Amino acid sequence: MLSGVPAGFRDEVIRALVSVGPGQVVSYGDLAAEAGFPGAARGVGAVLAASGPDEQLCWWRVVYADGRLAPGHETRQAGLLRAEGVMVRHGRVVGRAHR
DNA sequence: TATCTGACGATAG
DNA sequence: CCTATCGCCAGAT
Repeated sequence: MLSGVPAGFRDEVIRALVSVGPGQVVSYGDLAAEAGFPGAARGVGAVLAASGPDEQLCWWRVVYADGRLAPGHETRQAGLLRAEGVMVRHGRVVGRAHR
């Protein structure tokens, strides 16, 4: 089991993430809430960190509540986001990206 | 049972 | 605007 990840949390998070379309971004906290576990934002991070390339998850659409990008993945994430039309400046999403 | 860990979040300075 | 802290949640040791 992943640490910090409630049982059943993983599937719910993935489900919610799949509903996020191109050009959209959500915060870890938002996903946790949508998954039914408000407050477990760190759990979302754990899930994404543990997910493999074959999971086909749009992890790059997940950012911090203040728009910051995932630590250690800023470059790639910024590229993918900008490719979808999301404005990124200095390692953080610009505009109403948060929520 | 106590402590540590982390792709988090909100606040204070 | 930036760093420093503290609070959070639950599994792992």
